[in-house]
Amino acid sequence: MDTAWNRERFLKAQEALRNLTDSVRLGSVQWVAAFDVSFQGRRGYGVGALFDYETLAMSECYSVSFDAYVPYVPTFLAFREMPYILSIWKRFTRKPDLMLIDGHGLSHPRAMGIATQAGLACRTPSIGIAKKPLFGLELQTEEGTFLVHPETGERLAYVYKHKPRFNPVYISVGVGMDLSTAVNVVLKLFRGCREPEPLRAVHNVSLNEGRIGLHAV
DNA sequence: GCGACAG
DNA sequence: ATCTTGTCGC
Repeated sequence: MDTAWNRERFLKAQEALRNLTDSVRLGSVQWVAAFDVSFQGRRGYGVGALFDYETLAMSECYSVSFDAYVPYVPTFLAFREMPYILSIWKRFTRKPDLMLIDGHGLSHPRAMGIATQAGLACRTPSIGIAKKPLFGLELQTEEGTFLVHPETGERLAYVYKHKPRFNPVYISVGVGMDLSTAVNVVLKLFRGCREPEPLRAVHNVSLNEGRIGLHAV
């Protein structure tokens, strides 16, 4: 089975994808998709929704549920959660201009976090929003705090607190733009909470799907 | 060898 | 991510 866990194969897959990151470029943004997956044991509940970038009005929302094919292994999150995202992607009647993913993009040991892999798979610009660091050194500068590459010093993620008392989120490029663009785009999606509103919305739905068994239509 | 390690 | 009770604070 090609979905089975195999470290060597997954490593090679991630390395091969590095050659495709120029195939996607961000244009004007009207429709933003956000995705999240929650689990109860092996059972995964994936939710994805489409939002108007300016008003944040939700225009479509879908959920899927099936058993995960592989366990969670750090730096290989995409192989566990992407099947849910792709399954939802097919159901959108309009394709998003931008995808928001719960997790890292380029701030990953092989620059291939789930936001990057999902953006490439859907050939759509993407941004990763993570709640914990994964890779890189935290560095404070005049322009803010970043996760930087340990060897090259390249800025991999912006460490952002929407309010001073909040724990930060780590904003990284998935694919199709530079970091400053990703940050500018994402900062307009916050509405007073730790996370941007589209991700907060789908996260809440996926928790409900798993715990109460509601059904999105 | 040991610890760290998105969701 | 999920398991899991009470508890401190606005």
